[in-house]
Amino acid sequence: MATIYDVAKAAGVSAKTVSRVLNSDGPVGAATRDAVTSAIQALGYVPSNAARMMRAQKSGIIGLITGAISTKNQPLTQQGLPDLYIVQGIQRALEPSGMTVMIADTAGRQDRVPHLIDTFLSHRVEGLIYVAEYHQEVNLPRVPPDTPLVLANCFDAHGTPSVLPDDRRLQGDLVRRLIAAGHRRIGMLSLRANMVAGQLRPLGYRDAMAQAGLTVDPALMAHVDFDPGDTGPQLLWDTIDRMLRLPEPPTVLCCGNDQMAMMVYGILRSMGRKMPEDISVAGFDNYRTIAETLYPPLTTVELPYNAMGVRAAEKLLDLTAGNGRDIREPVLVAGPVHWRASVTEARPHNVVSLKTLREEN
Amino acid sequence: MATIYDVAKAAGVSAKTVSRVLNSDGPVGAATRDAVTSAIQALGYVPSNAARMMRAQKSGIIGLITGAISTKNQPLTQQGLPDLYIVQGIQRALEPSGMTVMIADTAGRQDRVPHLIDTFLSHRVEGLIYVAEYHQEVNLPRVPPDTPLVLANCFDAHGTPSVLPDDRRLQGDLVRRLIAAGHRRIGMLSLRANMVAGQLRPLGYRDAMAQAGLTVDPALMAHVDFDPGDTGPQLLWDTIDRMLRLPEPPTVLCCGNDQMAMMVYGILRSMGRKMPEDISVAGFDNYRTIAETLYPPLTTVELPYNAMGVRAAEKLLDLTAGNGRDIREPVLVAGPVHWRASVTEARPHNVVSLKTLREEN
DNA sequence: CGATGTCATGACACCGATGTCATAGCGCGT
DNA sequence: ACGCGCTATGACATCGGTGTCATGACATCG
Repeated sequence: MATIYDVAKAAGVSAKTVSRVLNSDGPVGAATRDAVTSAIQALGYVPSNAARMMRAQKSGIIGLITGAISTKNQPLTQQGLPDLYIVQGIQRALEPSGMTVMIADTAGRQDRVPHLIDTFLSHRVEGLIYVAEYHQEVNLPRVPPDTPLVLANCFDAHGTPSVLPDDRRLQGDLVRRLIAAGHRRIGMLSLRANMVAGQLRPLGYRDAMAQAGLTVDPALMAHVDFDPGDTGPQLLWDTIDRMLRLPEPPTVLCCGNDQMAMMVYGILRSMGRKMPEDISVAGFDNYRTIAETLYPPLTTVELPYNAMGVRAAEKLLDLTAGNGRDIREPVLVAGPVHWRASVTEARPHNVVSLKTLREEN
Repeated sequence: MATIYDVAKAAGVSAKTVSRVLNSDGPVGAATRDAVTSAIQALGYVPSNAARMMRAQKSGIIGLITGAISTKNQPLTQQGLPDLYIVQGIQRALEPSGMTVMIADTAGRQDRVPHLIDTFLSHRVEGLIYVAEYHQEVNLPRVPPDTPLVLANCFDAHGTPSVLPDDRRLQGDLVRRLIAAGHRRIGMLSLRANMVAGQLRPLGYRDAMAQAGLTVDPALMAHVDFDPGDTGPQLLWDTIDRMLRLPEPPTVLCCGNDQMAMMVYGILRSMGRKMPEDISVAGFDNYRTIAETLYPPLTTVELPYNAMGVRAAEKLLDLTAGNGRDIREPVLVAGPVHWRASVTEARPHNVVSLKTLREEN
């Protein structure tokens, strides 16, 4: 690879002059500039980041630690691949700043994190972002105080700046919308209780019910430790069966995520129930590959992973600029409810829908 | 961040001695070594990669260009997220070599690729891998000849080393297995004909039929330009409807990928057909989130994206080591058929299945 | 006892870019 | 004609490691 000295020699100038052309630094004569630029072209010269960084003491690199890439062939757990969308959001938000993102993968092994951090430090990253696969508490090794760290989709006990999904509000929004659609008996198939989301979302459900003046029937709430291919489907089947045999069965089932909703589709159909005529289903995540492709398309709430990434990156840029170092409150992000055909909607009486017209013919 | 000189001063030795301790280079006295290591600990010193690289003229960085991260919120196309598994395989194969992977994302815009390559060159990457989202031909800007480049899931006209899925063989394997299970009328819902996979897989289908001495009925073969949320579902519905009305309808439908299969499930059910009793369905990709979660679980063939990544990384390491520079043949990779409940299997007559026993009670 | 070899360590140059400072040429006002 | 300011350019040091070579202290051997 050509160096700045090669270019200088080819253009018949000093290295410093080439540097000036590259960085639009001091004044350079027009003829000289042309000679330099054409020499750069001819040699295919690209300045060495390492050398620049030696002088500038700035790497222009942000380190990203995640399990997003490597863990996806593990036996499936409750989550889809949300963390990937977070990474995507981070990339997008970091792009205008000119930072290069270096991604390291835990490969599912938490014990590799210290090593990954050291690798990043050896590259003198200007900041670190740790992305968790699902909303959880983590405990990372200490990083030097002059290297800012932001947690995305997770938090720790030390008050490290973090960006989190507002599970409670999101579930509340969804249930409020269901209530507005006329549903009163709303089943809640939550994620495992030892997951943060499994704790927060039922709270949002209760919020919405309370606001509407409805009482919460414990028989309609369950935590399901589902896992495709394992005993998960059986547990799910049993839980649904129990709810449907209630004197007042639910008219809609809220699922812990869209993947669970996909399984619920299959289970309900194997029970001979039609959706949404017999029973409605709602998901969580707006995992579009599932939500849009399922038949009927799935009503779900968008957990804005992308936005979380953006917010995390913005927070990190703030920190690297020396701002907002004192703000300890986690950033909470929420997203819209996506209303699709899997949930029935009570028709307002004064509106005649197309479907009604068709039925009347 | 502390430098090697800080450590040297703290330990009361020269910088070179610290370097010797770090790299187990020349001989160092035991007492000196201890002093140095504890100074390193105390200062939290991590050697600067940039400085190392200046001398060594080696970056230890592999550049990875992909759309895997950023394109996944685009309107869904035919593919799931295979490229991500490729990235995963690359990471895994590169890890033992001690290389750091730098990932750059096209964000879906092909015109950014030259810029990304320049960024990588400025980091003096020792090799480049370009990962495509689906099997296709690409045309990348030239890279300097001393920086090896490997294409994964794609190929170009210049004979750049590439790793490709063996679509033809994979589809052949699946159809051979279907034939072995007793199926004779096999519907083939291919991907669009302008996709490489849409071309190669029907060839594999024909291979298998020919080997079994079966004739190919053109009425059972179709290319479907499906796209969830668009007119795709209608086209798919129409194509399936047409096939099922044939005098001899298919007993199984092969889908272009698992996502199409998921839509086919919904369509068949809306037609009142039960799976697999009335009709069997097979997918392509073994996209586990779908294949294992669908009800019934989906028979599909594993397109080994992970292995493709591994092979691509290995090939790149070969090239950086100066080996195999002359091999122009693309590497073809294949994977196993995953047999699940979505396809009926003709029972051998001498075996009584559990289901039969239950039915007899 | 002196020559030779090995161990332990340090001085110094170098990698490639860039900040600092110096310098040369030129036009212009007085 | 002289000094001033401005433009255009180059020499040199510097960033943090590491390769090369040198040096001093011992041990070993003839």
